[in-house]
Amino acid sequence: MKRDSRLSWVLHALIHMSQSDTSVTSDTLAGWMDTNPVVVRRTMGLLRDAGLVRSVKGPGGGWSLCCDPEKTSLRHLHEVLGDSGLFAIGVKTENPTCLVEAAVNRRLTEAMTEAEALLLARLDDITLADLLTDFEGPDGDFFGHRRAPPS
Amino acid sequence: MKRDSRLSWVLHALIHMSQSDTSVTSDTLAGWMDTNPVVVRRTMGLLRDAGLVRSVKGPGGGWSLCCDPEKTSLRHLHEVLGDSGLFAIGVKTENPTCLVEAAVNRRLTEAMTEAEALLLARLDDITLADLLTDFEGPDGDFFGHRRAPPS
DNA sequence: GTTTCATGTAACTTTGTATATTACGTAATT
DNA sequence: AATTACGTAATATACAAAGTTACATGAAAC
Repeated sequence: MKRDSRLSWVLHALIHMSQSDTSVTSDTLAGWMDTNPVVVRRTMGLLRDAGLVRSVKGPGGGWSLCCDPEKTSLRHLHEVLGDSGLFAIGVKTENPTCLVEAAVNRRLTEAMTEAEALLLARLDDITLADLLTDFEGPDGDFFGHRRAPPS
Repeated sequence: MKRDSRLSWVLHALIHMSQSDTSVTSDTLAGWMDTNPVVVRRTMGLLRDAGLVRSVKGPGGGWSLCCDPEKTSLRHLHEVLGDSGLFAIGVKTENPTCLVEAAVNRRLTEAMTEAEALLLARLDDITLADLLTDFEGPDGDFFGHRRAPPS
């Protein structure tokens, strides 16, 4: 089953952005995240609409963080990205007429709801600030990425 | 994200099979589960290889349960179907060189592992027998399905 | 004010996965 | 032998995520 990795690379992007004193273009981010500039714009656009980042057009423009890392939880980010369900499994029919199928659905949904609540609670616990303290990055570099490829 | 609903409809099928005193053909099951006979054979084949059901060829043949419902957990069934991960989200890069991305991955994986363990534990708790006691089905009918369409 | 840089977005293409379908082989029953 | 039903490879379809192209809009610099 194909996994949605947007939360993963958006976090990666936000942390790098928080370390940068200038705004970062979609092209640069796309290079760092190994994806496409348009995908970056589409995805970061959701965060901008939620007030988490700012985008500036024109020369010197790009993306920059404008939220408090202490107050931004992974759960919030996940929701902003468009919660399409956390699980790779699910019931076949939402409102079955068959009593057996209804019983199966009840049991499965119950178990999944519980696990989902736990995961959301964990994501709620973790903030961008937590991720920032997870490592020591020497000031001034980009933790493995480069602004531009060597000429 | 597209969800795998095989566990859901396999459970549905197994319970109906457990109520039947004769074996049930792939075509009949496909009708009940609203899927394709070949898909049924492929999927039930995995259960047969695990010793949970039996298949018989030729006239009067088909599929029948040959496991103890008390001892067959949903977790076991899930594993037999080929555990391809329970979550619809995941990390973008498995072994990143970037320290930031590694930190992100650690946090996300940790939260997901915990939730996965909970869900697997819940699925381990539920047996086919539990599902059978979830409803009262009058003897002799098929809880909403028919053997064959009305002529 | 026009050139350049960068986002905004619609439209389209590619890719990956699950499911469905076709076709035919094999085994068992009558 | 004819029929029934599973076994399975090969192919097609459906759909969603991601990538790409193309062009419009806006901001800055000269």
